[in-house]
Amino acid sequence: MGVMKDRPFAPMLERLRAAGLRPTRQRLALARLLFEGGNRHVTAEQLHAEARREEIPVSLATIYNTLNQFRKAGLLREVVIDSGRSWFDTNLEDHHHFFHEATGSLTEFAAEGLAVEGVPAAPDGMDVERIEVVVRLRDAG
Amino acid sequence: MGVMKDRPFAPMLERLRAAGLRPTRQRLALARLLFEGGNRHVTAEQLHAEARREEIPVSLATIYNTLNQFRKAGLLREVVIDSGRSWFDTNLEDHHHFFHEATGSLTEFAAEGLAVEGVPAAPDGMDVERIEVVVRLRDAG
DNA sequence: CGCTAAATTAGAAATAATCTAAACTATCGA
DNA sequence: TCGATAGTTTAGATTATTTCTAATTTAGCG
Repeated sequence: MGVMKDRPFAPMLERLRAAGLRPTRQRLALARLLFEGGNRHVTAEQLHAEARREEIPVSLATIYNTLNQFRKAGLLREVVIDSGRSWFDTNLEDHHHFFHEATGSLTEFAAEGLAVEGVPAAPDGMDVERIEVVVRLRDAG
Repeated sequence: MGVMKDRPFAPMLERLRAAGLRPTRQRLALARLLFEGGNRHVTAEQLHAEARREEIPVSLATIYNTLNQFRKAGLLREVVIDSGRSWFDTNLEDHHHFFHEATGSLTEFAAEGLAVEGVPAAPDGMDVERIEVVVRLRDAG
């Protein structure tokens, strides 16, 4: 009988408003797919397919718009690993990725415990925004 | 009057043969663009434009074929950094990249002096093929 | 409710990369 | 040197991903 249980949309709705995004039907539904139930990695096509399965009426154009808006609002991170398409990652904590080329599967590991040392200074007029580590995997020989 | 100067194609020709690739006109010309005169990063479109400027008759399809063959033969490395297109890097030594998103410019730094420590073990049945570090840059505030 | 700006949409367009089938060419053996 | 042949190149079509456009729909507000 808790208040939260009776209004499950409210927290996500506030989250969208806080990000400066109108909580429309589509954004709200996509936010729930993305942010309820643990961290995930998705491509635009994957999210679109998932929305269709859940019978959420949303066009592919809106999927792209929404993913990019969420990214700009800092709700998502884009991960470029795979030439030809983008992955979006709901995990905003400092972390890095394993990528298994043979299957295209992307998994993550926490940056905690990882040390990257000896990175040269950024060129003049620039700052380091982020250091990304990608560990490419192959099947064990 | 050195022999090498009189037959400047010979070393590249041998290099292609050693890689198991027939030294065709196009491959030879592209190899010279890529491998003579220091390390470089190119996209397929950039290399095609450069070939046109040098009046080397070569189609875009052949540019893609050749870049992929060179990559498979270990003459080039592919760098995925930029969603939507692939870069090819003639530097085969252990090194990493700076990427300046605002301009799309890609530069490199030697892995010498860089230490990546604390990478978790690869999942069962897989080996680490390579660790890639990308330092994303932004304009200094 | 009705207004307005913002969001959504289908479909077209842009971009990158691959594929296809026909023409060309490097190589090898006679 | 000459063909045969397998490998290479090509234009153009095709696929895949992403963005754009212009029209429709919706959220937020008085």
